[in-house]
Amino acid sequence: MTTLADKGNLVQRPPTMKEVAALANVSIKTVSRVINEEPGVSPELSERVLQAIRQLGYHHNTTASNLRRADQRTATIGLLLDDVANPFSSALHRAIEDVANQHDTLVFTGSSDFEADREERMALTLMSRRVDGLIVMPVSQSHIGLQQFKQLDRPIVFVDRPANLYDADSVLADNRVGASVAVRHMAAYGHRRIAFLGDLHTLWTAAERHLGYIEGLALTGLQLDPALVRHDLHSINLVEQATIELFTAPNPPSALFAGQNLITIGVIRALQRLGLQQQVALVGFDDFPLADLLMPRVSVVAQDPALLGKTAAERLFARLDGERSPGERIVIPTQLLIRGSGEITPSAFT
Amino acid sequence: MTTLADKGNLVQRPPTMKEVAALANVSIKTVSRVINEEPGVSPELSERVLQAIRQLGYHHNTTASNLRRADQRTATIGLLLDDVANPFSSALHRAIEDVANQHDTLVFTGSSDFEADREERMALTLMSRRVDGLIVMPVSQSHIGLQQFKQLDRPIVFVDRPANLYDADSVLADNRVGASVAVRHMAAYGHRRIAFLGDLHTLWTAAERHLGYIEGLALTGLQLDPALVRHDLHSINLVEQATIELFTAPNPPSALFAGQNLITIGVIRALQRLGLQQQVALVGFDDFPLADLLMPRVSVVAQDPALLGKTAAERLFARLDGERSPGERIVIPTQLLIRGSGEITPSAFT
DNA sequence: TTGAAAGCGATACCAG
DNA sequence: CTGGTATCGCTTTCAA
Repeated sequence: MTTLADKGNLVQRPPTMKEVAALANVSIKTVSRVINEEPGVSPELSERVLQAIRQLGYHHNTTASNLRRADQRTATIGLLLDDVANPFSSALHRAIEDVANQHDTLVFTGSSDFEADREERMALTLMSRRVDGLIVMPVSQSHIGLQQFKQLDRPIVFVDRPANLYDADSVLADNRVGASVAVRHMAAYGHRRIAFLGDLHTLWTAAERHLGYIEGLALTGLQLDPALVRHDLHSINLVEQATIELFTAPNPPSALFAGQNLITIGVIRALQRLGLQQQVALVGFDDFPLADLLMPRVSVVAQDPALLGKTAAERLFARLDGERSPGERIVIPTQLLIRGSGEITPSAFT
Repeated sequence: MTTLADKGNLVQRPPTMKEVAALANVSIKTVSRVINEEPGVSPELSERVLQAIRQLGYHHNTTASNLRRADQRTATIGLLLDDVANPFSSALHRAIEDVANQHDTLVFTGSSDFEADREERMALTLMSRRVDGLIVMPVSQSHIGLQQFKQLDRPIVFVDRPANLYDADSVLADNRVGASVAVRHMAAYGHRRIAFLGDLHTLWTAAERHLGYIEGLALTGLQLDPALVRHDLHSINLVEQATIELFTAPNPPSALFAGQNLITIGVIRALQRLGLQQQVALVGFDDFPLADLLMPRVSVVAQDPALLGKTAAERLFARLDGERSPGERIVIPTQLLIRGSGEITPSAFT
């Protein structure tokens, strides 16, 4: 192993195939055959090579190997999430990691923080790394970075939100139906004034859930009151403020539909502050840990992030295996989990 | 762009420097100079090259570039976590991602699931990718894979748990003091029978917190009762069962110290089942979302995962920048958050 | 200021 | 079965 001196450089240069070949007294090509388990190497040579590999502590250089390989693959994929620390994103991440593992593929993950230019920067970086494909929770409307990636004919699968640009697969939760079910559920308990609290209206999921809310009201013959609809609640403070405003205004709602899990939590915080948590019905979209330990236990429309992630990853690897059908939308159903908060009746509210 | 036909291969071959050079009618070295912003290229040539790059949609191949570069760096690091979907791990992850970004470095992340052979397999895979360094929540005692990595003289930083093998940096929370503080806090409220519920005793953090528990008892003059100490509660079921056993046995505790956040949650679930949540004092180690929304609100010893991650990443990059001092343990303090559950007095318990 | 040639660590192709 | 040589896409070295 050669030693470099420069500060900032890695000091040791790992052993190479050439060195293994020299030690085993065979050609480098034979070493390559042994390592790649290609047939047709005599047992004695093979053993000599393996011996040399152990002796030198040789480890195959996947990077160099991939450079020369004919299939042009790097056995890496990129994953662009809202934020790796967000529970929904990280559940997706884990499911994708597991599928990637089965395909001997490594995952580069990045957080977009809902910023289009972060998304673009990450996409370009991943393109420079020549990742084989991308799984993305898309942010931007223009998808500049993603477009360039797609031009290389590498597959992209969108997850949680669809892309609005080109033909690609999207794996989505059934936002609209889920929201509609939530609203109808509370209506069935006698609520006539059901408020909507939603995330940034520019987010596709927020918009869909809002449509589901409207649909749910329509299906139960309830009238939409614009005063009960609040959008763009992208921070906990905005949520709390909006909730409090709803209950200090005249003619308050008796039930709430919270369009996202952080919103649900903000709503609960506000209701606790107002002392109304046992009197106002609440169904949240997206489950969250401990929802069943709060009092009242929180009814939610649960998504299945692990299944979303698994499905997206499997779709991506299918594409990488040559699947050429047109891009499609795969919709994963949601499930209403009845726990208590959504079953509070209007009579509790005076 | 050449087109390959094979199923399973990526179809398009991205444009190369050579093609850019041909189009711009310059040497490939000149293209390289432009891309790497090396000085000494005439403005006209430079412009011609940039023009060709745009025209072809060229993107630099970082992988090939790194292969030839003298510093032997790949601008990637590996991150081995318990589970990317676990909130503590994912908070670490996010902090590390941010530091890596500042160093134009990409992160390969993997989940060990507390399994030594997964850890080893991941370490070897990452070695094959020639990552520049590793940040690891260590699992195994032998660290076979990590040892081999370290033999290449690439830095490893341990986070949350130290390594027991060789000289390397570790970034740790102050588990012992945190646990001791928790016990003394409840003792100060008059508790004399404080139980310990801990994770796998083979985990360093669990052992440290247990030591802190013992220390806390000793400092307050309380006697250690082995019947109140439960180890290896690595699943929610085990936690609930252990909790219930504690309260069905004669002479139950009036206060509980839960040694990990999933344990805390299991304990709460069990206490709710027993109807004891308002009567038994509880302090958990490690904060969790919604701890302040439960009733009673849950007092915890909070770690600072973001700071742990940031510190670990900065340490790793310092090593990569040539820092050669001996490996050290960096300890991040914990903080007792008083919210209610830890301040229940023994008189509540009859 | 520019470019030709060698080489990074491996695989592909074709002889023997 | 085994090995030589060209090549992957880029940087390095050195000469023009």
